[in-house]
Amino acid sequence: MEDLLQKQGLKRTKLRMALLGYLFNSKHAQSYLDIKNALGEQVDKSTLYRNLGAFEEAGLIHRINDQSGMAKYAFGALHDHGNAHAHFVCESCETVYCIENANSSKINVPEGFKTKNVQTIIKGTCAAC
Amino acid sequence: MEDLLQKQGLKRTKLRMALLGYLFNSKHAQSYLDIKNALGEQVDKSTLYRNLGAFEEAGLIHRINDQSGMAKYAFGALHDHGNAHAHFVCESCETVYCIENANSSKINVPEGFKTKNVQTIIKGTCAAC
DNA sequence: AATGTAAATGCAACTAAGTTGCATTTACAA
DNA sequence: TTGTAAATGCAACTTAGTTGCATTTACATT
Repeated sequence: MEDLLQKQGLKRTKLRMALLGYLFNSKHAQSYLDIKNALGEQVDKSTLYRNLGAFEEAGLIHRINDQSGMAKYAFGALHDHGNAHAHFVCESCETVYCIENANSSKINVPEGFKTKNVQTIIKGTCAAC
Repeated sequence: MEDLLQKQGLKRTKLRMALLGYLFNSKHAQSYLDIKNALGEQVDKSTLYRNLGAFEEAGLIHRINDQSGMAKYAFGALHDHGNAHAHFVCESCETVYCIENANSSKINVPEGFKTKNVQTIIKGTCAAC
């Protein structure tokens, strides 16, 4: 687990271990505030944001922008790398679920357009609501 | 054209006519700044945002969140209402294109989940770049 | 184990998108 | 023409996220 950090050339600091572990164990995507509350009030804002950025760049996690104006983060080393990715946003409880096998394969882009990456946001109501 | 405003119970003010006309004539989605530059520096920030909100609520336009952290707006009375909608974001020129017929129909959500609305962001390179 | 150093942290100050409260003005119906 | 609810303009606010910089720490090298 923590080897992931070293493998990416990231030093294994206490915060990074806790952050990666927390996201790994989270069933859903977490916002900055969720994370801060989970890890303890004392964690520094910029350090946390910088680490989220570093993790994302390293491909350890991915960032989801569910139109709420607040990014959410999910562990993503195991997920598809850089290809199609779908997220379900519950309009009632605001939970963001990662949808694994959403065949959003057939997307027709106009002539001359090159698709690199597809992100789908599905809005609706989740099973819990 | 301006009848659209009346039809939605929105008063036909100068700014609203200009705003709706501008978005109608725009080939691509426009950010707040794009709009402000187009309509003139003197337009008021809150008035503009409030009108964008009102138009969106009335279904005249739709808002796109392309992960840039800055919403973009596109005329959308003619588009599909509330159903699947895809947008192509060019990573080079940042232009946001509305993709009309993207059959992202087959999306498998888990048991008990109810899909209401699907927004797809396709990232890549556009024909112009 | 001691040490050098690049990377990571903590803090405070900043940026910028978007919102809110309120007094004034305006579209439009009566 | 007039009454009024809606729209505007302004300033002040909120908040997610960033930046600059001095201090500290992980870890490789000797």
